[in-house]
Amino acid sequence: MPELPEVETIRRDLDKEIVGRRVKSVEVKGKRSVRRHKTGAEFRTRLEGSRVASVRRAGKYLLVGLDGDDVLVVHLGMSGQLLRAKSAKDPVERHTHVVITFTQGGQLRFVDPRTFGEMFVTTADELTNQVPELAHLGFDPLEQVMSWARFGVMLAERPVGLKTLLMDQKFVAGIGNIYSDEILFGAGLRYDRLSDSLSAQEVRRLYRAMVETLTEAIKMRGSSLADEQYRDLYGETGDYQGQHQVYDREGQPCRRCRNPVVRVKVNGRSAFLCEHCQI
DNA sequence: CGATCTACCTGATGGC
DNA sequence: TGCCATCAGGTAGATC
Repeated sequence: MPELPEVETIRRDLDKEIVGRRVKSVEVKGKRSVRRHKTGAEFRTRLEGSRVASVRRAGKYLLVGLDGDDVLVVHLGMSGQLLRAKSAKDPVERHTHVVITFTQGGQLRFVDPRTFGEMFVTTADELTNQVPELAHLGFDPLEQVMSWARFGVMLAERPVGLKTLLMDQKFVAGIGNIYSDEILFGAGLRYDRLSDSLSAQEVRRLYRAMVETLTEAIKMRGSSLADEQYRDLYGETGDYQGQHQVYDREGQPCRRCRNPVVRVKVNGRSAFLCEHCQI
């Protein structure tokens, strides 16, 4: 579910809501969501008593810095939500796997029906050296600004379809199925254009579309599709889905040329495009 | 080594 | 109604 704009929206809200708070108690229901730990109790004791010092993002990962050297890593997978509860009495949603209660009151709850998401505690040092998914993350498209020339060189290093490359977390961190389609529409490029085939102008368009699409999506607090599985920290849906140009718009007229949006399979997943506007 | 596939889960939806 | 197939924001690990 959540890609960079959704994760960044949650990060900004967490920054306001939990920095400075101390963990009073942790409840783990089943251990699948904390599967990197031997037991739920190990996860719990590692967190209890810690104070939240910072909330950062790396690609689609949330990194909650704790006092001392520990970091709570959260990945939401396809269906994960982090929800703030003002009180322990607030009704508990189905599929709530972890509840973190703070000393000043209030809770942070991890809800995840499909259980592809996870939470684990590690040290800052292990994060960059022992956790390969994080160690191998590509550049951050918003925080790591680069020249078009450099971006063009990186694109040309590996000739592969543009959608595949945009979704490769080792190349660029944070882009998934929704935003890769929206970025490619914004750039006027097809999903299957080989990354080493772009003109200088096309490289510029792709870079600009990547930054602008993600920036706009964050401004509108991310995308919630029909099932509303993405919700922010306060349980609210995002607003960017109304701006989607192609994603989940099969058969509907392209907002630019009125030709119908087409759906195709790429690497076993759906991709949406306008065959007239994207070449 | 890289590219491709499959598995991991629950739930919603649509065809019959 | 119900039953079955298909699909869903992601990624790790197996297999070529």
